[in-house]
Amino acid sequence: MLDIQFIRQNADAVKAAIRNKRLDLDLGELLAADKQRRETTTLLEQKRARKNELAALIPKAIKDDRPKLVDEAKQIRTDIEQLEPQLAEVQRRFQDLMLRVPSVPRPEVPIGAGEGDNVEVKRVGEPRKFDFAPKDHVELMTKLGMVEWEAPRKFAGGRSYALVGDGALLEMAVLRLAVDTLIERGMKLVTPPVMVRERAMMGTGYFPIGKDEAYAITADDLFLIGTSEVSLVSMHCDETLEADRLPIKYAGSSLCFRREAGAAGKDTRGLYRVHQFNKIEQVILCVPDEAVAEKLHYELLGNAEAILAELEVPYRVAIACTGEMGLGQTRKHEVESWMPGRNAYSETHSCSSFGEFQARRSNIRVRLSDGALVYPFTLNNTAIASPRILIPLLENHQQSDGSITLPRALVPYMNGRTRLA
RNA sequence: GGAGAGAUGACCGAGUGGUCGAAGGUGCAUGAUUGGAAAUCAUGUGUACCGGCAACGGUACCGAGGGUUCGAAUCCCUCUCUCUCCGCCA
Repeated sequence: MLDIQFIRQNADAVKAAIRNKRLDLDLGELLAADKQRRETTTLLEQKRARKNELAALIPKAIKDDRPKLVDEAKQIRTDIEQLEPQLAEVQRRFQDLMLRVPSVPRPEVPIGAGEGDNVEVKRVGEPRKFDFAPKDHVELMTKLGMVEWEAPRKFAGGRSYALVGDGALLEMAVLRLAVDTLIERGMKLVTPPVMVRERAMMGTGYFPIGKDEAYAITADDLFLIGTSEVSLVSMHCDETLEADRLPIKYAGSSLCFRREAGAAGKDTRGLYRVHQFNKIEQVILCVPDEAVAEKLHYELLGNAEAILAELEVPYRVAIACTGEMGLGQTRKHEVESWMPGRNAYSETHSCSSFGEFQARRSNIRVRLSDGALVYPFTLNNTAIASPRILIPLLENHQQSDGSITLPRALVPYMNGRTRLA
C-alpha cells in the first residue's frame, strides 16, 4: 500500500506504474473516492463535535433548558446515523482501491510486457557441453527411482509427485545446505505457520489480487501460504520495532502451496511447476533508507548466488521488467538456472524489494532514534525452492550412464556419497 | 471438543453511565540540584485521520464488530485472542 498523500501528489507516476505493471485500475476512481471520503469525514466530524458539546452541556444545564438540548442531540444523532454508513461505504471503496495500487518501480527497472523484456545483468558459469544426449530430470529421476508420479496423481491430483529414496534425501540435503549457508551469513532460521489468516495475505500484498492463487481452508478461514515470506513479514504485524533491532534477517523454511490458477496446462511435465514445494526463503526488514535497502537487496542476491555456486549450477541474473513485477515490488531480480532439459535458463530464485509497501499493509513500524515513527522496508529472495532446484542440479551433473555426480558441497549432506546411481 | 478466567496507554495497574484520552506507579525525555553520578524535585511523555504554511483545532481509538442512551472504557449482543483445568492427539 502507498501513502494516499504520495498518490495524490504523484498521480502521474502511479498511473504510469499501473500501466507498466499491466494492472487494471482506474486511479481517477480512487482519487474521487478519496475526495468524497474526506468531505464526508469533515461533515461527520463537525456533527460529532456538536454531539460531544451537547453531551457535556446537558448534565450542567438547568432543568428548563434540558429538553431543548436533548432534542437537538437527538437530531444530531439522526444525522450522524445517516452519515456513518455513507462514510463506511466510501471508506470501503477507498480501501479496496488502495489495496490495488501498485508500488512505483525504481527508475532502473525496464519497462516491458513479459519475460522477453527482462534484462540480463550477469551470467555466471558456462552451460555444460555434453558429449552425449543429455536427459531431462524426469527421465533421470524416474530411472534412478527418485520420484513417483502415477500414484500421487491418482490420489492427489494433477501436478502431484512424491520424492522417494535418493530423491527425498537429495531434497533434504539441498535444503539443509541452503539453511546452513544462510545461518552462516547471519540469518535467523524460522519455521513459521503455513496456514495463515487473510490479513497476512493482504499484508504482504498477495491478496486481494491473486486470491485465486491460494488454497483456502474454508472451515477455519485460513489460507495456505505460497511462500514463507507471508508468515515472516507478518511475524511483526502491528508491531513498532526499535530501529536498533534492524535489520531483521530471517531464513524461513516451509512448504509452499500454489494453485497455479493462471498456468493451467503450462509446464505440466516434471517438477518445474508443482502445487506443493519446499522453500528456504530469505526475508529482511530494514530501516527505510534507500541506500541501506539497496545494499541488503544485493546481499540477498549474493546469498542465492553463493548457494548456486555451491551446487555448481550455471545461472544468470536478470532484472525483471515492469510487466513481470508483482504489485508491491519496486524492483525484482530473477535468478535463472541453466536447465539442459529445457535448453534454457529458467527461474529458480526471485529477489524483490518492496519499499514500505508491505510494512504499511501489515502495520509494521519503526521508531527511529530521533523518535520518528516510520514504515520499515522489506526485501526477500529465494534461497532454495525444491523440487525445482533439483532440475538444474540433476541435469547439469548427469553422466552418460544416467548417474549423477554430486557437487562437493552436497557430499556431507548425502552421508559422504559422491554420486547417485 | 468441554469448563472457567481474562484482554485498559512503552510496562504494571485503577476505573461499573457525564467532570476519562483515561488515576497511581514504573519507564523514558528535558530541566533544577551535584565536581560528576545516584537520590530528590519540576515539567513533559500514545496513535491514526481530517482541516491548517504553521501555531493549532477537530474526530476516533480502553481486544474487534454491532446495539442501548442526549452521553459508553463502564450496560447488552456477537466474534477474536490469551491463560488455567479436563478430554483427545503427532
